[in-house]
Amino acid sequence: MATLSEENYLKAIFHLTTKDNTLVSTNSIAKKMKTKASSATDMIKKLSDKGHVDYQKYKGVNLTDRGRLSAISVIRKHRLWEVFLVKKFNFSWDEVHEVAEQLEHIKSEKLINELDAFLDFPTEDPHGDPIPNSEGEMPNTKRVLLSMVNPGDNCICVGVKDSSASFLQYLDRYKITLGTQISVISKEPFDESMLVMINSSRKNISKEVANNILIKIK
Amino acid sequence: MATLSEENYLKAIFHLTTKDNTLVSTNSIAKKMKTKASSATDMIKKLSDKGHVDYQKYKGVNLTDRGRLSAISVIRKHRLWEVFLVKKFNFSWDEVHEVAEQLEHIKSEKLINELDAFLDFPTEDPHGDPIPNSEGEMPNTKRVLLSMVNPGDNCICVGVKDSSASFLQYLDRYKITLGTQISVISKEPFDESMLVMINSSRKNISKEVANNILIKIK
DNA sequence: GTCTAAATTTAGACAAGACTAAAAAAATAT
DNA sequence: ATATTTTTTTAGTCTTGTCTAAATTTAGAC
Repeated sequence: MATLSEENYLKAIFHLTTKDNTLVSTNSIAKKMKTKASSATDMIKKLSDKGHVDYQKYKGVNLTDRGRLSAISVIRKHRLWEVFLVKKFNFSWDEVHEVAEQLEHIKSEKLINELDAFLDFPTEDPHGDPIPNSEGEMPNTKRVLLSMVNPGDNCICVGVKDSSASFLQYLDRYKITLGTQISVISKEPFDESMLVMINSSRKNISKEVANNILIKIK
Repeated sequence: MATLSEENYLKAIFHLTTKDNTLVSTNSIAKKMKTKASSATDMIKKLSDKGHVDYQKYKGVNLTDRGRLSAISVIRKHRLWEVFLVKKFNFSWDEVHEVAEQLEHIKSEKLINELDAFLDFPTEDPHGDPIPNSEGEMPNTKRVLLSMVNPGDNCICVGVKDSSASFLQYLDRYKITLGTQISVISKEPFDESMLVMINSSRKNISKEVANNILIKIK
């Protein structure tokens, strides 16, 4: 059984893993965990000893099947608790993360299965991220960044890449939430900002914002 | 802010505190925490430094107002989560303790207040123990051990002293739960066992059992 | 009152998880 | 191909919370 700290590292490594399965570097793990590279190395060794990661010195790590399952289990709990907090306890989508970071480490099979059923087996969390089922399978949602879209396309917001409170509060002010329709009118070549139509009003959004909104093209 | 371990020690000291306010001994704390006396001494010093307890070397400790409030806050969370698990998630009263031990350390004012409201401000947990309100005030319930009752008295079960799974499962088999009527028919002087009437059937219960059932006399 | 037993504290050690500073390896630049 | 920079690892230290063994204080027996 993984310790609290191990679980957090596994989650970080999972999030840093790309589909092409290149090794995850020590430095990237340290940055994500907000620790020093030396601390990351220490933990990587421990995770390797416990069979959670394959480790090649000076190269980086990859999750083993075992490590991936552990990580997904934590992510499943995190996202289910986020749904719970928003749906049942009136949390807003920028408030849930901090509390879910704590709740994700509660160990009880029964608790998490009851929670899942209580929420009617949701498939995404309040930020549009997919919730793995109890077998560890991710529902695969095809999502694309708003910044990738061409003028003329009609999209629907299905998620966010950045879940920081400041970005989510920005979205609240712009009245963008999951399900919001976004039509791309034009793209400015100079700064890659976009002119879009949201709730029948024109708005200008920066490259940075468009790079963090996940959409589905209608 | 107290660490997880400090919170557990504070809770233990709170439970070991008697109404006559005698000092709580190092050994009793160590036994309750299932650690060694030397570990308890170490922690006592830390709690003392932080102003959670008044410590007299070789004599023992007492909670300060600050320490008592911290302990009560943890106990409030523990008991609210127990109610939640039983009422909403189909946990039985012998299953809740272990999970509540984890949930009691989640830090979020908003979460606990929403939980309280969600449950409609309960005043007791599934074992009949009082739940402190958000000001830290315990609802004072006058309760007495079944073993103190005289033959002829008609009682109602309002709590248990021992919340171990084995005792709670014993009560389930005997169909004793909160609210169950218990009439004392007679007491056996030799072994202090009791003949009682529960759900219109006679049953014999031992001194040990009668010593762990809290009742109110009707 | 002294002697013994029990309770408590101190001293020193260890594991987990973090850090700093320095060494070693890999990547980059010229 | 060598020099420089960046990344990664190692070595040694720190804190938290635990332990064992030894020393000290208190309590109980006579």
